[in-house]
Amino acid sequence: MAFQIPRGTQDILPGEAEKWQLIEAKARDICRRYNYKEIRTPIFEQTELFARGVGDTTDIVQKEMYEFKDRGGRSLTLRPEGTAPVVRSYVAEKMHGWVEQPVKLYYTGPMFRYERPQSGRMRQFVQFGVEALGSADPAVDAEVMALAMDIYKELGLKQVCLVINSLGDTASRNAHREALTAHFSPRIDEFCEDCQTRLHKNPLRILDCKKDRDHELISTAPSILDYLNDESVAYFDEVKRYLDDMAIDYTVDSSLVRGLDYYNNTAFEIMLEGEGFGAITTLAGGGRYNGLVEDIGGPETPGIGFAMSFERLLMALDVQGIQLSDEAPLDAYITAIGDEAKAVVPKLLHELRASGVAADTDYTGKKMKAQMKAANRQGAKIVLLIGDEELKDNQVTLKDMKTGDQQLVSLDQAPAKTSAWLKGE
RNA sequence: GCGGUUGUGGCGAAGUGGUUAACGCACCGGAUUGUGAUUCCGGCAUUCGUGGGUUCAAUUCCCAUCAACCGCCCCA
Repeated sequence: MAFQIPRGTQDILPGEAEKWQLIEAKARDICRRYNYKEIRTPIFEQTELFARGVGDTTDIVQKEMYEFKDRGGRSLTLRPEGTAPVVRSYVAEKMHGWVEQPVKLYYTGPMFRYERPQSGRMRQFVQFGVEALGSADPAVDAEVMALAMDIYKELGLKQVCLVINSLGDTASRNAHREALTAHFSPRIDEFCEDCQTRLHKNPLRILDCKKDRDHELISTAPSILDYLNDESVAYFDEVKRYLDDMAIDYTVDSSLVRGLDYYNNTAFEIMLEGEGFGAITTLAGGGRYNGLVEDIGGPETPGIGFAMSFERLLMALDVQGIQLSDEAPLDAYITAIGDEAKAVVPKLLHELRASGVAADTDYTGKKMKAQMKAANRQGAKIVLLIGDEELKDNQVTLKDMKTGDQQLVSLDQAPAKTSAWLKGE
């Protein structure tokens, strides 16, 4: 029996891989314009980094970690997200000492979470994300959101919606948390089991519960926005003002809660409006994490970032009928009949390729007719035909597949002639 | 971790408790010797996800297992 691909993973085959190249290129180009530089961190890290950085109470750490022991007995984990590793690197490489702050970074690569695969959710999936470390300027929050939105916009995606919220600073959050606990405690038995646990662990999450979403206490729950202190309010206002200035539409949703523990102040999500791809509507998520660098052992450093899923981006483009196909058809195809003709093919091919022509030939012993079909199938614009006739005079027949025009040229001149034809004579 | 649906050749898709498992697409070969369309002819699953059981007999019945898809939880 053949080997099966591991659950929740996928092969990205030719035809599909080109789309990935395109969206990656788009993301990189936008990062270049925003002056974010690429960082590449390892695929796995010490388990403790994620436990500490992502948060012990999160689902990611509690049940989704791809954790393993290496031969030295160390506990390692395949990265479930990109922020903690980047922050680890920021601290370890002492980027806080760099002249230019904030340090503006982007990354892309596979992330791993052990969960049941379904639409828009894989065990290995690719995220693209940016992190700006070392500035608490609300303009950076707005910049990061603008960058994310630009990627969707420039790819032509419609109905993309930016949802923002402020979770407040630590003081605001604590005050809100107490209010929530007081609000739900008297009637918590009316809620689902998960919510009863959430009440003590993280009452904020109750607001996000799908089962109890219609409960009256959800709609009457105290809003974080009412508990923001003056500083947090002013910060949030500035972020919104910058978004307004840039004419970036957004909606404020006070129930927006990000799943990771490290967020404070700004939180945002980018959603796709309208149905079409199952239960998943979140394309990207991010926020500010001013305490994270310290938690991971670095100096007090503010930071903000987001991550988006390329799988979901591709799905969204697909449901909206946006074609990214970047098929690269063949320029030239050599058909050769007979052993002697075949013997001159490698050299000719090599010369064609060296001159920039995408060229191929048949390696399966097909007959003339079948070789022509193959050339046609692969979109070859020119066929170079070599048989006994041509060979005895050291010639090759060039055929323009579109017009059907043919011409005999010498073997030596074939590459130059092919290039010329491809350029339109 | 839980629930639903599904699993037949490269792809799509019929089918039955019992001699050679439809069909379509794709692919390969041929229709006089070296040329891409169309047409015509021919070829293409000792096998029905895997393992076990029931049976004289299973791809069709039962059990288990694996996987896929969708949903819940949660998220990107």
